[in-house]
Amino acid sequence: MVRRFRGEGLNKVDSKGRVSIPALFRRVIEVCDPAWTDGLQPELVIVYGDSRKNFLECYTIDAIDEVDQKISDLPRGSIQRKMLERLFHGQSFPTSVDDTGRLVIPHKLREKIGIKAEAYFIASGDTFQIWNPETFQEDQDKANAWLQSLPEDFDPLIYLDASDRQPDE
Amino acid sequence: MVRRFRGEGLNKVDSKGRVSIPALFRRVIEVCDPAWTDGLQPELVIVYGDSRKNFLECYTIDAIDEVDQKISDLPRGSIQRKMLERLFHGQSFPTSVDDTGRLVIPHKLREKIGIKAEAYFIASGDTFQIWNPETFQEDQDKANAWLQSLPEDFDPLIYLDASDRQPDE
DNA sequence: TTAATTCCCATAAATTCCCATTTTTTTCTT
DNA sequence: AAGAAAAAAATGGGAATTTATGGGAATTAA
Repeated sequence: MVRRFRGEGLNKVDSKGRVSIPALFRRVIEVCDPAWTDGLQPELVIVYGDSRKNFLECYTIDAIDEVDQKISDLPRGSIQRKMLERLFHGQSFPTSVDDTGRLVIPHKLREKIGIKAEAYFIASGDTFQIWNPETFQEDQDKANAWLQSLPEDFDPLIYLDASDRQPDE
Repeated sequence: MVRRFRGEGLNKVDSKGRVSIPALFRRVIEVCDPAWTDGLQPELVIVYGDSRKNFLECYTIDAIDEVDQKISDLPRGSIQRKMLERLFHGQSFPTSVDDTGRLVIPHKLREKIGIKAEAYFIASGDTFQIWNPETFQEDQDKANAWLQSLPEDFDPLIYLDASDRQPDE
């Protein structure tokens, strides 16, 4: 059974890089860490290497284990494997939620996505993302503009059914 | 259970060739050395013989044991075995992490990968690599350029799912 | 004995731990 | 349904610990 993240949140980042994780997210992080038990600090992995993405992507232990497994199934020496190893093993940061429900985002990572005093959290399936609030808003504005351009009666849910069909159908 | 390296780091190399190993890596090196116990200096092996690679590859004791086992399973006298023995037994350097968390990279090895004042560390599954920072950056720039050349919505993760399918599907 | 390597100690900066407040949300009571 | 009480979540600050790094003395190798 896969627990999924759901929801969003905006929290303060202090001078040490500490930021509270939305409480709802914490429950998922705990459940998806096989080693976690009450009282322990549940672990997670922040992936930050994709130069085209201006947010941090946070994986639960279960989610990252699944990725690791798939990587190890790729042929040794292949360019794809090398790239994914670099991204998920190299350009990632293993960390844990402390007993006050916070995470420390290292200076380098805050810098990468331009986080200053606040961080915006948003669920994305079995991962969640951390954004600079302004950057996220811009991205959201673009998404809204695109929606506006669609016919009045268009329903995005149509895409759900599309995934059942062949690409060229 | 296999502990994996994760993360990256840039540390100074002093005139004696000493360099701090990223703290997160040290935990893995310790756990993966069967002989290690608190207070001892955990061991590891640096493999440097592959002339096509311009970085040093560092193996934990567990990881190198696994390689040794596989080598000894190869037919005696085979060219493959001879080659791997030369690489992993001959062109490798067993060493340990000192009590301040540092490693000494011998002059010859620093020379090989062009390390001067700084060394760049990056995790790669059950090993980690040591690069000259500039060399790594060039390699990374190439990877990024390749990423940039891909369609806006391309996600490298697509490769992960590829492993579920038949090669020619 | 010269050079290189190892051991030992020292320190500044960064990170973690611990505890205290404030805010928000939920529950209880009337 | 309103207000009070309790619980949970978010936040702030200082102390203690860990990291990264530098330098010199002691030891070993050439």
